[in-house]
Amino acid sequence: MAVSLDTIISLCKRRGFIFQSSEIYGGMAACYDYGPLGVELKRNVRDAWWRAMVQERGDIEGLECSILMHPDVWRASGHVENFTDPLVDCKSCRARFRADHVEGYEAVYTVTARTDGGATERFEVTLGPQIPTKVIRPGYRHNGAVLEEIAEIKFKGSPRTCPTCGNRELTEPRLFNLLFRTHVGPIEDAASTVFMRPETAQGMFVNFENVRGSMRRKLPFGIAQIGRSFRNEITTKAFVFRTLEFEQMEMEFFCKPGTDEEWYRHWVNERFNWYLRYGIRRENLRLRQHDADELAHYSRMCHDIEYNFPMGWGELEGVAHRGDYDLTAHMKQSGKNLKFFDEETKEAITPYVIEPAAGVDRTALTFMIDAYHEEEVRGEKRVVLRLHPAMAPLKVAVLPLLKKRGEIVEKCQALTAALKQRWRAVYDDTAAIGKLYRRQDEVGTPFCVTIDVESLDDGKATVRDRDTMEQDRIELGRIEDYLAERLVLNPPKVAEPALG
RNA sequence: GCGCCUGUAGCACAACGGCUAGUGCAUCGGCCUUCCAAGUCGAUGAUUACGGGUUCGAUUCCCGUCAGGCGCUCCA
Repeated sequence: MAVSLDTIISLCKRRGFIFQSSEIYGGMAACYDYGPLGVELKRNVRDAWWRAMVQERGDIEGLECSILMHPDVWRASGHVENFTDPLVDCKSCRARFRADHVEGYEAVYTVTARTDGGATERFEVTLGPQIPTKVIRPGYRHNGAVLEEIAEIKFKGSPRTCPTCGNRELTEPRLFNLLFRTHVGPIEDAASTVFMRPETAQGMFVNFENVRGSMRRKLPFGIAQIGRSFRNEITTKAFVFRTLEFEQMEMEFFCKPGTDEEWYRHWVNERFNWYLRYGIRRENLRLRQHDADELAHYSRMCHDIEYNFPMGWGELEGVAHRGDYDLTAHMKQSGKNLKFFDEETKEAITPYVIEPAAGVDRTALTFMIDAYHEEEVRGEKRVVLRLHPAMAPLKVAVLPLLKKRGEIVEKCQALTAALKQRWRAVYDDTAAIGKLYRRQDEVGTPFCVTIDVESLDDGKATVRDRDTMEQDRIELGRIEDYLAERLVLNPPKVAEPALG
């Protein structure tokens, strides 16, 4: 039986993985804090991703960009212009739907645009039932001026009948822009407005030339980044699954047109297998291809890697074919040349981009959920997180069987100190041995080492396995080697073809 | 954003409009025990989410806010 989200939320709070943000002030919606064990788990997720994407390969460089960037970055990317289709609400039946779904839809869009001279001008565009964001989209031009933002939308005429209840009480269409805005400098005027990045991807596009040049790269190569992004979501949901502030692991892989489809397949498979490699159960993963109408404005093709969450299938990671959309857009906006000159064919190429983009928070949550097990041991419930050792916040706990015997405690602390040089290790003597084991099980610690009275004579300790609860007597001097063999922090790659 | 439901100790829950808001687990300490949440004694911990109202009296009824869950809607 699948674990409920409530159970996970309770465990997360009780054992220091995840807390509600600003809890003593009543909480901050859709924001969460990671506690002592949560930060370890997150760090493990990032490390495993970085290892697979950067360290183990030779064709990807790392990068860390600032969160605040020049506002033109987001004009070029299309994020300022708008992010969603205009929506209307029915005041009568409370339904919400896309404006262009209203019978006889026609609306006047007030748009701001910038001329080549840098001046901003406003003008109006009237559109019928075609999807407005497919027409007024990044790069849209009017009398030589380039679209900056849709400032306002108003229905034209009066045919605004609700398709659900038939009443005529619809609100004006509203755009929901997902960009958080803030200001540079103490004065909040329009000129100082900057945006909190909604994705880390753009930082890699605008640094394409910097990375290529400084690292003397030729196509194909990739740029990888892990960092926080911010989206002012209309609806947030399901614990850390969708939050306003979240952490992304993204990689932009630049390749020659013509090789793009092969790379696309490569990355879909590679990323799907990454989850298997760290122990996510195959039956809880699936691949789903986006239909044409759900593709983002920049995307030609997209596969989601989905996980079977307690609340249903949800996206863990998207692998998108972004074509040359982004580099082209930045060339237009910045006036800089971002093409790659191919010495063989003597031609300038605008690379195609394949982008695997994953969420750190969702991935961490997934590891918790997938690892959660309840079982009965001697008539008592045992909760155990069967986390992959690479993901476990703590790798080993050292426990004295008798805390009253000074020699035992001493040996335990010496062993803990030695193990800490290599792994995240803890010492605990605040309960009876059975309880100490259960505590470690609940947070997924793979091994416990127990020193008892006999250890003082034979120099051996008991190593206990989290999953099987089996015990081995091991000489104290050999414990580090014993654990090193079993704490496989860099498991072998999996090669299951998920996509043809 | 809308609708429904919920909010009491770290967690899970109880308390008819009426006594000092209880119980289990957890946590901390003592005794005992010493390899799988044992026993026992004790302790800490709650302006009942926050703010207002009705009432002699509110955890309980009403309103607002905040937060969470579920369902719509939406989802680069």
